[in-house]
Amino acid sequence: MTAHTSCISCPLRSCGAFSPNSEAEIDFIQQFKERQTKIAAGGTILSEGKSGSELYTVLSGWAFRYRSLSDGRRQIFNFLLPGDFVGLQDQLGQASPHGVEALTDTDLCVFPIKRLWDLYSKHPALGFDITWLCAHEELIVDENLLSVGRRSASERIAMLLIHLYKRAESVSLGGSEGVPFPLTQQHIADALGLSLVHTNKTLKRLHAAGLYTLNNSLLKLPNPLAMAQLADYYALPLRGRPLI
Amino acid sequence: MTAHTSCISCPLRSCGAFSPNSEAEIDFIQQFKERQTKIAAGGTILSEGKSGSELYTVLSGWAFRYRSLSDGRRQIFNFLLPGDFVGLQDQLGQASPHGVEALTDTDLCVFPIKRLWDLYSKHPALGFDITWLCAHEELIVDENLLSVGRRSASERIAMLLIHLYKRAESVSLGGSEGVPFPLTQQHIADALGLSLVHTNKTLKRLHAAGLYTLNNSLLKLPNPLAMAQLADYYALPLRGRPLI
DNA sequence: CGGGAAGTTGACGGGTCTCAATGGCCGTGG
DNA sequence: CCACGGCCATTGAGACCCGTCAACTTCCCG
Repeated sequence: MTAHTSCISCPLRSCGAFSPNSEAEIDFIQQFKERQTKIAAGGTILSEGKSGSELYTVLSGWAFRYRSLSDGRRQIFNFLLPGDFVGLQDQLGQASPHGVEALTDTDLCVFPIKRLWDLYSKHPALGFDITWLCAHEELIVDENLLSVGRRSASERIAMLLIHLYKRAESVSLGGSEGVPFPLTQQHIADALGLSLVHTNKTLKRLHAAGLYTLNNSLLKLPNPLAMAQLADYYALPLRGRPLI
Repeated sequence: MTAHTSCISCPLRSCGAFSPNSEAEIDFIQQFKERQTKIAAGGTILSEGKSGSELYTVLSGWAFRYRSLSDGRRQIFNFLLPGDFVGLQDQLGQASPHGVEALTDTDLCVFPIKRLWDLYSKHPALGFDITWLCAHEELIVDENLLSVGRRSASERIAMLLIHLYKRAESVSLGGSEGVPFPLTQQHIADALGLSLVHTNKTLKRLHAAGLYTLNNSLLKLPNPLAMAQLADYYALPLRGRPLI
């Protein structure tokens, strides 16, 4: 990844997962983009409780969005993959209600929130896209809430593995060896409302049942059907989504 | 409530919870509004799995947004109060991933989704407002996910009671007798990922501790501080939000 | 007076949590 | 080169929160 990727030749646009934009729109996005930055694995992209004045699109790498209770219990709301957009929630109040942390080394496109209005007035279609992204993010959080509220531990893990597998695959992270899977068991536990120990034991059982393999941080699902059945999963039609 | 309320004299606009709009914007909203409808308590506003082509603003009454697993387990994502907006998630796919059901008799403003593009192109500020509403809804779902994932049963219930109390209060539903509270214990259980029986027993304990009273479906919180402490609650600054 | 929905209660079992200890891997520094 | 520490994964034991089952009551409404 170069220090500065130009939007018109953004590698994400050619992977097939995103809907196309007009040249004028891409030009606008290019000048909307303030800069590009790298965050090392484990680094903070957004602090809980701090005010943010920027929006981010993940260009490469993984991150996650979370929030903690005052005694330290942590809940991960969602994981961010290339093409995902984050930061909208922060214009609502002074302080960002959630934190965002890099899971791997991450490249981000940075947009100044104060010029968001420009985008809406000059390119309503892009404004529409941002709403779409926001609604899509909510859909994923809904899905996670359903898991945490109503699925058993093994169902939750099955759901998470399928879902992340599909998302990683859709942005061309997949290979014959599987898709990259940079989460630790602690991340899985925090995303699913489980304890670390119970997560470990449940993972062990799923592995013994041949439902997944994980080698060199590469995830494979040898029996997708059994997995989907366990999770009560049905895919939403994942057609092209906007990219800002 | 008359059969058709005009937007310019919408009773919600005068309750202080919503940010003002220009006359031109309100005119547009008025003609964007296709019709107004009443749904009886328990009635379906949006079916799970059916495609929706409409957007709704709750004019009066309560509703809730939920989704079920194929074996019937149900998770409530959020409750809808007057001024809340719903339906955005449905343009994403053919089928609505969630259902919406009326909790009380409910009046709805109905907007045709196919004219949403008009809104974005002619009144970008309203498009911006819709994004805001979407981000706000996501914030609430995040908060619920944090509860369900990381709070104990009594903490969850405390959180829900405080949150709904504040929301009802903010749209002037409050009186000296408390705010209306139309949920059954089953709804509370489904929103918090708990069983009905455990919800009942936990509610009993909170009641015995003097943390809430419920008479004639009117909720009162005699000791808000203790409640907030139990829930690890801190209010987000609830300033004016948009109203479509 | 009957019936259904909502709330209440006790007994019991199990899924999940906590505590505690161990082993593997890896980068760092002596 | 090896010792050390830190992060991550693993495993066992025991406790407890919460779920399930099954009754019963209360209330409302026809």
